Amino acid sequence: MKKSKQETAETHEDILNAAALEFRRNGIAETGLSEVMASAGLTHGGFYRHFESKEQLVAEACEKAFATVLDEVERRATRNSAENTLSTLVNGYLSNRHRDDFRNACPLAALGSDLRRADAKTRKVASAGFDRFVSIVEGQLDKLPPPEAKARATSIMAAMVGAMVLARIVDKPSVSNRILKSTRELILRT
Amino acid sequence: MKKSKQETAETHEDILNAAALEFRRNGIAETGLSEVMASAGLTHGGFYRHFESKEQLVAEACEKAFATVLDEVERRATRNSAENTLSTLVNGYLSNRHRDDFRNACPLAALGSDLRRADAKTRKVASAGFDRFVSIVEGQLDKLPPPEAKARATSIMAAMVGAMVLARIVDKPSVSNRILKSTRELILRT
DNA sequence: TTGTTTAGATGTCTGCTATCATCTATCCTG
DNA sequence: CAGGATAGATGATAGCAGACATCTAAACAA
Repeated sequence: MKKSKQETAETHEDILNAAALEFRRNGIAETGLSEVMASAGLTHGGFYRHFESKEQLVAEACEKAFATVLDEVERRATRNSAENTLSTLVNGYLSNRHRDDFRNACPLAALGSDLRRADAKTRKVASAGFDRFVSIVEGQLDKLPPPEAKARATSIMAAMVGAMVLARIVDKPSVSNRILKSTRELILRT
Repeated sequence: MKKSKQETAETHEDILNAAALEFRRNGIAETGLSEVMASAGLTHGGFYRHFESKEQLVAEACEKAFATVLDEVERRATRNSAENTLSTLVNGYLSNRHRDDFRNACPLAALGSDLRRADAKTRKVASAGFDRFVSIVEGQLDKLPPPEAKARATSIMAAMVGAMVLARIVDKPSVSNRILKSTRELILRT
C-alpha cells in the first residue's frame, strides 16, 4: 500500500491539519494519536512513518496552525492599507465566529495553558508565532513611533488572547459577548 | 487506620490544596490522582472516600483555588481604600512573582484552555470566580459610572489574563517581561 | 467495654495511551 | 520489467490512568 511521493506529502499535510484542528478543539493531552489519524482518514499504525513522536507532531501542528492563521490575518491586514485596518483586525479576532469555530482559531488562545507545558521546540514555535502576530499588529499602528508601537501591539495581543480565553470559559453567552465587546472597546477607544 | 472527624476534614482540605496546586502547575489532564494524593502525603486508595470522581475533585479544587486567590486579592484591595488600589491590584497580578509561583496563581490564567474543556460544574465555578474577580476590579473604578465600570473591569480582566498566559508561554524572559510591562501600561494609562 | 463504622493502605481491573513489529501491496529505481 | 524500498494496515506490548474491592486499625456510638 505504498503511495507516491506526492501522495505521501499530501498525507503528511492531512495529518498536520487534522492534528492542528483536534489539538485546538480538544487539547493536546486529551487528543490521542489514533484520534488524529482517524480524523485524517487513516489508521494509527502509519503514524511513525511521518513523525518520530507525538511531541514532534505537536510542534509541527502548532507551526502549521500559526502559519495558516497568521497568513490569513496578514492577508486581510495588508489588503487595503488605506482603511483603518486595526479595527478590522481586532473585530475579526474578537468575533463570535473566532470564538465558536476552531478551524482557524488562534493557537495562543486555543492552547494557552497547554503551550506553556509543551516541550522546548513547541514553545519556540509558539514564541515565534507570537512575535509575528505582534509585528502584524504593530504594522497597523502607524501613528505611533516604533518603540511605543511595539509595546502597544504587545498589550493589544495580550488583551485579545485573554478575552478569547475567557469568552470560551464562561458559561453564559451574555457574559461571553460582553467580554469580547468590552475588550474591543478597550483596544480601539481613541 | 480510621481518623477522627476533624482529621478527616483536614485531610480533605489537604487533598484539595494539593490538587489546586498540581492542576495549576501541571494541568488537569496531565495530573493523575495518585500524583495528587502523593502530594497530599497519602496513597491513591483513599481517594474515593473523599470524592466520587476526578471531575468532582476538579470542581472543588478550582473552587478552592478561586476562593483563596480572590480572598487575598480582595483583602489587599479593600485594605486602604484611600490609595490608588487599581494600580496595586494590576501590578500585583501582572508581576513576575505571580507568573513564576503557582501556589497563589489565578486559575483563569493557569488553567485557561483546560477550564474551557472542563465539565459543567467546573465551568460554573470558573464563571462565578470570573464574575467575582470582575466585581473586585470594578470596585477600584469609582471614577466611572456603574455600567461603564463593569465593561471596563471586564476588559481589564481580559488584558490581565491574556498577558499572564502569554508571559508564561513565551520562551524569552525579556519578551515575557515586556508583555507584563506593556499590559500594565495599557490598563493604567490615564 | 463492645460492636459498628470508616479513613486510608494495598492490590486489582479495565481501558486507553504511545510506541513498535510485522505484513502487504504498491511505488520507484536500475 | 525485476527487485528493493516503503506507506499504511493490522496487531501486539508496556505503562499509566481512573475506578473499585478488600483489608485493617482506629474512632465512635451503644
